[in-house]
Amino acid sequence: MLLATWNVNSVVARLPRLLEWLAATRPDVVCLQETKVANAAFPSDAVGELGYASALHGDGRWNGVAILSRVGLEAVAAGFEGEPGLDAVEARSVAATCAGVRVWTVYVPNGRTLDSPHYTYKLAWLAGLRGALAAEIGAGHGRLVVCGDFNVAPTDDDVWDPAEFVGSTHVSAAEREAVTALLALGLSDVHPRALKGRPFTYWDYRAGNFHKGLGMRIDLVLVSEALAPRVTDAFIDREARKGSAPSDHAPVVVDLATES
DNA sequence: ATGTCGTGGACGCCACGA
Repeated sequence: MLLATWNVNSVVARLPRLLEWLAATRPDVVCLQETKVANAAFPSDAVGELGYASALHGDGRWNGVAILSRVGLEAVAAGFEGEPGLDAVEARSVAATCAGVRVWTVYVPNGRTLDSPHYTYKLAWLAGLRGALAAEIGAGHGRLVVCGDFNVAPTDDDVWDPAEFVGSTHVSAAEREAVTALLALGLSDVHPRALKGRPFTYWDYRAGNFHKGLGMRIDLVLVSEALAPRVTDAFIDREARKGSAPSDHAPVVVDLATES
């Protein structure tokens, strides 16, 4: 199974790039974040023409996640039990079973600044996710993938210059501990290959950061113990960050040997 | 240079979020 995760920063604005990428890469399952559309406005027909069924969880203007699959899409669950909200619960996770693999995709709150209520919300959301995943694992889903935009760089190696991030979100001890707590459920952080430069997945649009290599690895693919030995390849498709009207994130692609 | 995007409201720009 070829599985990908990609924060597209608006599926409507990105549709030409998404369709081109799907046709070229042909992943079996694609997890999208920041779709920024209500379910009724999602381009289900366009991806359907390429053979993908869609599991959608959209809000409208902000957030929004989706799973596209051409190998089946069952037991779809939008959000999770006990999910925290800020003013309201937002569209930040969707799960589905695709060819025997339980796939969760998440768009973790950004947090903004360490003194913001959005930061407290981010930590609460990650704690809530941990509880929901613990329940899922307890229910016996051996083959589990949790992927998406975590808005956390797990280590100092995951940012271009740790000194630039002192006092910022995405690198704080509490955020990193929240990710470590997810890994403690028996999940492994798959480290994708960089096709060039360092293995980052996100580069700010501003200041030519992509071309300067000033990125971060905040898009993660976590796999359960049953799947970890089955990862045969993983890479970041930086080509998708180049060219005309790209997202500010690149897709992470993971090849899983799930046939047996 | 905080140098860019995307969305949507009421526009031909601004506010907001990332």
